[in-house]
Amino acid sequence: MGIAARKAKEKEDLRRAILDAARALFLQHGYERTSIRMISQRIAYSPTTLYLYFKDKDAIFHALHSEAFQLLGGRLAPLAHVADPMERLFAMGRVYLHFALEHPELYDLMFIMEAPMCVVDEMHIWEEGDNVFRVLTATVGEAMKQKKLRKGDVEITSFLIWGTVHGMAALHVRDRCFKVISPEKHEHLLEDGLDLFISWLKGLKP
Amino acid sequence: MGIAARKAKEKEDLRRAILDAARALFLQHGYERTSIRMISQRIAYSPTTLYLYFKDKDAIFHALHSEAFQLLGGRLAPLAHVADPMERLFAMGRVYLHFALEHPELYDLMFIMEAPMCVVDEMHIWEEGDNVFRVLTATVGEAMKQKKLRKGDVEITSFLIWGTVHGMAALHVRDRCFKVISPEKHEHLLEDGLDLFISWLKGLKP
DNA sequence: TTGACGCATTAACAGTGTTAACTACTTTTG
DNA sequence: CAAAAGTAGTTAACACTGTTAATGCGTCAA
Repeated sequence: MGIAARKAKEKEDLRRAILDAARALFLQHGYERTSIRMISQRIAYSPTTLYLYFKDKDAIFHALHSEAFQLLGGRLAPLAHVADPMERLFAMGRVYLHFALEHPELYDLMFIMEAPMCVVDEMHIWEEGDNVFRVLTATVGEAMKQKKLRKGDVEITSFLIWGTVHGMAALHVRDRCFKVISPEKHEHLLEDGLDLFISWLKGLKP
Repeated sequence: MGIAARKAKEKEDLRRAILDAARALFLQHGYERTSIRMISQRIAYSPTTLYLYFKDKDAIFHALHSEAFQLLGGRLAPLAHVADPMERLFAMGRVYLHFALEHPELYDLMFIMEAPMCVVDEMHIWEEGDNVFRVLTATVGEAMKQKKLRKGDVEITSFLIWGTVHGMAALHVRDRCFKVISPEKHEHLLEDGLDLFISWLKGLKP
């Protein structure tokens, strides 16, 4: 099986090379301006070769989208050890927002762009997003059980919290907020927004 | 001046025809899949004619984006008569979210898509967004002055509120939430999320 | 009548995602 | 061992895209 294994490895290597090239170009030029031909040129293969490894362009960016979720997941995972669910919730918010600030293009790919979701549509389930959302609902549910968060529908509460953090991140990533907010507040706008939100959650009457 | 006036009118008419065609195609097929050639064909002109009326494709979609802001502005304007600033704030949230649900493609154009902001970049100010945001800050400031909303930085508070509503709208428009939330909650998810947020704002300890 | 100007056109460029047809090369099979 | 089958990659082509340059045509002013 030595030869077959080597071949499989070579195939996997090329698949990874495609993704690496695609990611680099995507981070540099953005999705719209990253073409199949650019990717293929970077790895010195013909454009059509990419179609032997991915169904279409959307599939390539869906793969990158999944990779990015692994990255975010890796940052969220250690927070499982935070005992207090409210503190864990706040820490998750900070990690999530920090991720969006540090990797705006990846965040875009994960939560804003349409292209990767076309692939998800065919699979009929968005596993990557579902995993992250379940961590959130679990934490929210726990916080409610311990009466540290006002009781209510866990899913809707989680959706609202997710939406709040996503909203600030999305306005930033798609360049809507710095155009309407005083320049002196730009620097820590998202952190300040999140801190305010957290203080609201803390100061909620039961 | 009769002839010159007629010519000016004809020019304006064609400009409007371009925008009408672009809007119709855009609402039907989405931005990515709406081409200059499709628009020109719909109004029975050559593709290059559009460039006599708009600098490039982005400029066309920026014009539509401005139109959409007029529509939203028209729905927000009557709320100026709501005396209580908190009630006004809540009503604004409902109108805003309802707009996003009713016209998801327009909302996309206004608050998510990158294309129209390229034009804004050149003008260095996002007038349309600024107008709406100022209405929000005014209301928030008023509510704080009347001690109906917890005191704090008006701009950051407004940004957080905007971000919250936008976040839920954006997750919906870019098809992220129905993929992770139980189907039975899809129907009123955004309204329920907003209602919850409003109840939080009401139940905030001073 | 001539020249200028405005509006619209055709033709073309350089690029896009994607598919079909084809070439080597390796492996399996008769 | 030779023929057939399968694999991995290629070239060429299709039908598009946004955009620009060059050109025609009709109307106005000098």
